[in-house]
Parts: sequence; structure tokens; C-alpha cells
Amino acid sequence: MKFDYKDLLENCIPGLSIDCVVFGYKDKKLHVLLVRFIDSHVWALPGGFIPKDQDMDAVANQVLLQRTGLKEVFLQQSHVFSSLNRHFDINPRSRLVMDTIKSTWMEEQKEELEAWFSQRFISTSYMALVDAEKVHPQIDVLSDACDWIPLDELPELIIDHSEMIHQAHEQLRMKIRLLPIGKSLLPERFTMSDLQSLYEAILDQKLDRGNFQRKMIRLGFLNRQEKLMTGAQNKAPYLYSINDEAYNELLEKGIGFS
Amino acid sequence: MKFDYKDLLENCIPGLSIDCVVFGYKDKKLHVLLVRFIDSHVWALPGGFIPKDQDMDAVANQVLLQRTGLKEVFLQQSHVFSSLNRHFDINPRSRLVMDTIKSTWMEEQKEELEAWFSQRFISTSYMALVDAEKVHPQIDVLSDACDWIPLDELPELIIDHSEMIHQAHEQLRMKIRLLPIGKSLLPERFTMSDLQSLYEAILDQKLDRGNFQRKMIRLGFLNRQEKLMTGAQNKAPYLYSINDEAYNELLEKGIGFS
DNA sequence: CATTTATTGTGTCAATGTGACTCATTACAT
DNA sequence: ATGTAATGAGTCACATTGACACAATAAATG
Repeated sequence: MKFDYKDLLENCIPGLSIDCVVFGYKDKKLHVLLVRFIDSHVWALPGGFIPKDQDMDAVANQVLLQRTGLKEVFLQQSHVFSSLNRHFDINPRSRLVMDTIKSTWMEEQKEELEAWFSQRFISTSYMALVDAEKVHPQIDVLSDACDWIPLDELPELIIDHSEMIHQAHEQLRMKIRLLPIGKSLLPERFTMSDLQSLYEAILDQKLDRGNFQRKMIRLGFLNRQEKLMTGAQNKAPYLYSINDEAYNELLEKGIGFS
Repeated sequence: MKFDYKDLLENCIPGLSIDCVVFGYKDKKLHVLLVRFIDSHVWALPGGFIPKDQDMDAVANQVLLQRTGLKEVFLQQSHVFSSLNRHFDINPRSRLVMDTIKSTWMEEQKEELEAWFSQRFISTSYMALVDAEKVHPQIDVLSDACDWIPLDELPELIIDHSEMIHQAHEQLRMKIRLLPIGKSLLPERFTMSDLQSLYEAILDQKLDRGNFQRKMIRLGFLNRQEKLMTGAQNKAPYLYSINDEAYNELLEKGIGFS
């Protein structure tokens, strides 16, 4: 399979791209979905270019679908990055990526492609929240790895992608205070301590167990289900699921975690 | 003075623009700064195109400076609008603008300019908060009016500009719950009822006078100044100014109006 | 100058939410 | 049968909130 540079040159808007900051929750930690470019072994956010006949939300949804197999998850615009040094050759890492792309795939139309990749790219970041268990990360023709990386173990990334991640994390931290998040990041059923760990991971602070439970129950968007027998030598926790009706009501009112 | 279409064609990125939703506070109401296109008399948000050698924040600052004379005010990115029908001829209003621009200014390079204006424009909206009293709206070569319009008396606007305004208003309403706004929208000194009216205008709901006062005072970012003798037959209210140090501390902590 | 009017600064009180903590419960191991 | 570890629920002091009351005061009125 070859990189379809003809499609790129003919049908995509030059100088514009999107990048997706996909958050997932695994092993009591927040993770981000990253891809690794072939040969160069440089990490980056999964992204894409904008076809002339698509809007950016559609492209972001498509990138997400392609990388995770998921549709209709929480996905929203985050921020536009347009600084003058957003080139693929701004730092050694990014230059490596560009060199690899060029040497590997450019056979014809070398000049056009080189021009295409050497201009400034204005990129819009999207933030997605997904259930990490449901995702089976997919590589593509330009990447030889696509994996969940814990937020506190990020490798060096191309251009300003780590800034994008930090910006999205900050935005998530703000959002959780106005809206009950969780729904998108957790599986159908989860324990209260799952939910608490998620909040602790997002807010990056310890919360009191009893008070957290009381507060969440009182918000009234949780349905208590049967108990979960873990096999551990302790009291079995209840499982909870989300009452969509109550959840959406809270979303509308903008009531979240203080 | 002529419209500098050569600069446009040579130095600006085609298909990209910014638009500024500038909020001001006047007569106890939120206002937006709008411009009216020459001849066509169609209203729109003040905006601009992106020179190849500038980032978008710089362009937004420049538009704001040009229209209001203000620098270093609250100005931040809001949202990217990229729907497929974002053309200048999508609706009768926008088409009128384009026709006017074309017939008025296009003498040479008609085709290039027509191509430039007829493609889809992806536009990033910016939200600005300014002290309306400090602003003297400026027209330019493409506009014959630039005025403060109350949020509840918006005229029909081109393309999706009214959506941009509503989106920015919603964003402001969320932001005020996490941050003490006010500083940017009010003059140096203001009364407590000024501040309350501003909050009521943004949140679009009545607030209890006594409780509002108590809450604001307790937040601790207001310096009480001398009294203001209005000449009205009532008790003179105190003037307040903002204690920048305490204000910035609240900004960092993210403590606002519940 | 006493009285009225409109608005402002402050206070009260019940209801609710919060942080810190305790204690009984329970699934499993020994 | 007993111990262990985590869970569900409860207590209590304290802070915040919404609703309302009341005194203070700058100017108008007679």
C-alpha cells in the first residue's frame, strides 16, 4: 500500500490539518492515543488533512474512526495552532518525519509534494474522550505503531503536539467542573472507585472517598446495579451505570464537580 | 483609498479568515461590535485575512486594534467554522457583499479575485471583552459603519456570523462561572450594581442584590473606593476598583461565580 | 427643616453542601 | 472461626446559599 499523494495534492487544502487528542482511561491513568511514524520512529498525535469537500468535524470523526473504530463518541474542537514555525522541519524530530515521507513515498511530483509539506501548517486540535477498552488502535500507511501512552510518560513529539495535549488536558480539567464527564471515558458499568480514580486522574488530585461517593450519588445520574465479585478479599463494590436521561439533564444545566 | 487586492492575492492565505466577536457593556446591556459593508449595507463581524507571515492571534489583535484602538485586552480564540457552505455567496446577504466588493474594487485581476472570494472560507472566531467607553469604532475601506449593537437587537448577518456570536456568548457564560470576568468589560471604577448588571446581562438572569454583593466582596478582589455622587435622590453607592493581585490569583485558581 | 422617596449597605435565618472522620459490613484468605 | 482489606453509610462542625428584613443616606418635596 502506498501513500496516496495524488489525492493529497489534488483534493486537500494545503497548509491546513487537524490533530486529535484522544483521551482514554486505563489502569487508573489517563492515556493519550499516539502514532509512530514509519522508519523515523517519531511519535505524534493522529491527524489528517482537510479534503476540499469536507468540513473539519467530519475529518476529525474520520480520523477517530480510522484509528479507534469508534463512532459517535465525545469529540470536540479544542484549539487552533497557527504559529509561524509550524513546519514539518521546525525541529530535528519533525524534519526526520518529513525526510522519511519524502524518501519513502515521493517518486513523482517531488517538487509539489515538497512544497506542500514545507509550508506552514495551521492545525486545529480536537479532543476526544473514549472508552479505552473498546479501542483497538490501528496503524496506517505512514505509521508503524499506534498506542495508548500514559499522560505522564509522553515521549518527545513533533512540532507542538505536546502543547496540544497539555492544552486539551487543561480544557478537560475545566470542563469536568461544569459537566459530568465520565460517560465517554468509562465502560457501560463501573465501580465508584473507577469513577473516583478517573476524576483524580483528570484533576490530578486525591479526593476523599466518602465525600466523593456522597456527591456523585446525590447528583443522581447513576443507576446502581448488581455487585461485582472481583475475587479479592474484600467487600464487593456495586457496579453503576449512567442514567442517560438524568445525565443529559445535568449536561444541559451545566452542573458538574465543584 | 482603495482596497488593496494585490496584497490580498499575494500575501494572504486563501480560504482562511478570522472574525472577532467583540463584547462591550453599555447601558446595562451586552453589545457586540458590528461593521456594515459599503453600499450593500449588510452587517457582519469585523474580520480579516491571514497574511502568510503572521499567526492568527496577531491578526486578531490587529483587527481589534484597527477597529477599537485597543491593545492588550482580553482576546482569545473561540471556535473554527468550516462548514461546506461557508461561501460569500451562500445567502442573498453574503452574495450582495461579494457583488459589491467585486463591482466596486475589481479592476484588474478580476478572475483571481473572484476565485479567491468564491471558495469556501474556513474562519476562526475570536472573542474579545472590552470597555465599551474606551472604544471609538472605526470604519475602513470596505465598511461604512462600525457600531455597538445590543445582543438582543442583532440584524441579519452574513453567512454564519450570528452563530459565531451565540457560540461566543455561550462560551462567555461558561467562562464567567470559572473566572471572575468583569475586569475587561468595566471601566476602572464601577459600582456594585454595575457589576451585578453585567453579570445579569451575561448570565441572562436576575440575581439577588444582597447575596451578589456579599459573594463579590467575599471573593476579595475588589477595592472599595470613595462614594459616587450621582445626583439622584438616593444613597450614594461606593465605587470599586479591581485589586489586580487578588484578581489574578483568582484567575489562576479558577474561582468564579457559581 | 421635617418628611418622603429611591436605592444602598448590612444583617438574619433556615436549608443545603462540604471536608474530615468514624464505624459497621462483607468477600475472601488463613 | 477469625483476620484482612476495601466498601457503604453515617456523624459533626463549618461554610455557603437563597430569601428576606431593616437601617442608612442623598436628594426631592412641602
